[in-house]
Amino acid sequence: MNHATDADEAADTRAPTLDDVASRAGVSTATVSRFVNNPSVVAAATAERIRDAIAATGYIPNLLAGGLASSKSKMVAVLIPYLTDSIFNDTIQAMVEELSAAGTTVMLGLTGVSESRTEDLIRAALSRRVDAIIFTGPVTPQVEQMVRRSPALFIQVWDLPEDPIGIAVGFSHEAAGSAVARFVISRGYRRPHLVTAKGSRAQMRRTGFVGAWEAEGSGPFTESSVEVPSRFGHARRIFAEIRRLPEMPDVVVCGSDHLAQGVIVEALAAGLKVPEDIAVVGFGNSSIAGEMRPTITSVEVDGARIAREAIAAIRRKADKSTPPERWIDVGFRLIARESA
Amino acid sequence: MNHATDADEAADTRAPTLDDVASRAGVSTATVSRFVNNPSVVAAATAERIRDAIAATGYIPNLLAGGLASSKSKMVAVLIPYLTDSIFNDTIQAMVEELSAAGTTVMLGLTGVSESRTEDLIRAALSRRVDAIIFTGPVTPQVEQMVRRSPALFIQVWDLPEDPIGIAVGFSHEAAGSAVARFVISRGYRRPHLVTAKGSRAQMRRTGFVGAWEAEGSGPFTESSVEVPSRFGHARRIFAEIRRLPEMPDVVVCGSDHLAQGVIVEALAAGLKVPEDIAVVGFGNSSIAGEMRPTITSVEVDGARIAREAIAAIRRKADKSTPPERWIDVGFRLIARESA
DNA sequence: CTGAAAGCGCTTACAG
DNA sequence: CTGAAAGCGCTTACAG
Repeated sequence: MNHATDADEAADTRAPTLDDVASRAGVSTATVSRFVNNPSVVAAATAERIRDAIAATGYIPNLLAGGLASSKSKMVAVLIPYLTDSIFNDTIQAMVEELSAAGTTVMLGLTGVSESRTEDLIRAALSRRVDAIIFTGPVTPQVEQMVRRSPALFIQVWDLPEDPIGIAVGFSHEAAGSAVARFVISRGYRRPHLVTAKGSRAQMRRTGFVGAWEAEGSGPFTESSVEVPSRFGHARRIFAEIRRLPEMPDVVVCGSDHLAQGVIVEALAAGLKVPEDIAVVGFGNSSIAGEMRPTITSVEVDGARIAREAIAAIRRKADKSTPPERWIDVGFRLIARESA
Repeated sequence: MNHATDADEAADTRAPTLDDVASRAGVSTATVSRFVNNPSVVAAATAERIRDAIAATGYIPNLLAGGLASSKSKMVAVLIPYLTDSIFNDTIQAMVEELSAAGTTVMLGLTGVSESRTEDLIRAALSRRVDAIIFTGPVTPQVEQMVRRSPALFIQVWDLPEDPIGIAVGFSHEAAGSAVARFVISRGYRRPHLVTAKGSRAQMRRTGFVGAWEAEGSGPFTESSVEVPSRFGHARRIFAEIRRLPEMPDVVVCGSDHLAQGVIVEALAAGLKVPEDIAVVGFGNSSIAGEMRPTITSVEVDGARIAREAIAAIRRKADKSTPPERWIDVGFRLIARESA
């Protein structure tokens, strides 16, 4: 327990409250509260006195009390599966930065792949009366029920589910998969090998890829699957599987840039040239995609835009203005680089 | 705004409170509160009735109110510079998981390298009356003052500063640097090239390295520096600098595994063999270190242990039991692999 | 532009 | 083991 050793006020140990500021400034607590939340509504001279009193006391508002009284917590929960090796990393980074800049506190929850952990985190978020929950996983009936009963805005990001509980900000994974297939075809590759993670979205991209591939009547393809989170290190096994194939693929389509990076490293270690002997496509356009040698062809998703749209939706809801649309499609962009 | 469409109770829109549960269970709110916070103190029969009432109403405690009344928020702030490409990633992952498992909510703040952002985040944390702040950056006088006046436990992790404000859980970066130097010497390398990030801890490791290196009278070395956060992509420039050196180094000592990975990729792309032509040492032992080809010699820091020690300190403080020691040294371990 | 006062939903001595 | 009641520190109609 730290004590205020250099308090220039009465040497009490408890934190200064609105009351302390109010009496020091010679105004009511209501006025101080107004000043703190919306400085422009108090007279300039009053504001001046309050500002001084706050500085003198070192007052820091108690948002537990404020949230209880106003039933606005100014807190948003961000729930993602993992922090490490995650394809969401850039999106989450942008999300947390933008939320903080907007004066919102971020509660971070790591769901892993466990449904019970997800439910605990949702419950914790609702206990804090968060203004919104930003969610990236599959929604269980339990979760749906809890969330529907609460006033928190439920924002599913990175994806566009058919029937979002609140709103969804993301893109069509199936369309992204098709786009990759068309790219692969346009470059003249004939024997793709798909590496698909076991998550539902990766499966949707696979569906999109396969649909577009077969629509062109483009012959057979092979595939492997990896556990989530898909990591660099999975590449070793994947590459071994590829080598055992009766016929080598000419392009490996990976579910993440880390995986793509791993496959490239393995291929080079085996003495192959990328893309001449074997091409590689990633997903997510993480920073390494543009920095690897060779640079990695990937699908860019604008994580910062997802973050901004989510935040705009939260704001609109707080303002009680136009109800947000249910789906916000931020699209994606295939970036062709050296690896394919 | 979602409404409870399938409420099996009176169809009011507001969330059920302790009062609702209490009257339904035929007990006082005090008893329900006790049950929620410490089930074992209420009689079994009473507990049963309360449990049913909670289930029937879908009650979720309001921790804003609870925290205000008890002045325990059960929330901990975790403040780190970045989420992406961060050397702390494994530690943070472990930290968040362990805190959540202990029923504590994690407030995440990204400080970047901005002092004003750091101060805003500390202020936000104190506004929420967090039980503890887990911090990884340099402490400004402003931050120190705010923190000293608050009852929150201030935990500096990843490092062992001389005079921690609260407690510190980490290891000696200088000792780690020396250990790397001794390793490099023991392997017979003669011309190291250091790549040091501009952060203070990286500088401490550099100091440790240089001290041990020169103590052995081991000749000259060269060096480069990189911006923080140090990333895979910095390697390209670093490698170009190395190639311009009058004499090639025989080992490159990097400030992070990502950087080491990048240097290896560049070296291989230039037709060099690692470690035969040029060896590489990383730092942090992130998952890629063991998965890269060649696998990367690195310094392991037990992030999960840092997390557990920090959490144990928070618990001890809450229990008002033995005051925690000021420094907890979790050490480090050099892991020799293929790259050096 | 400002104040008096009720109320937000809990916790916790105190008493029994 | 349980209850009545005060109090945590704010916000916000309402009135002026």
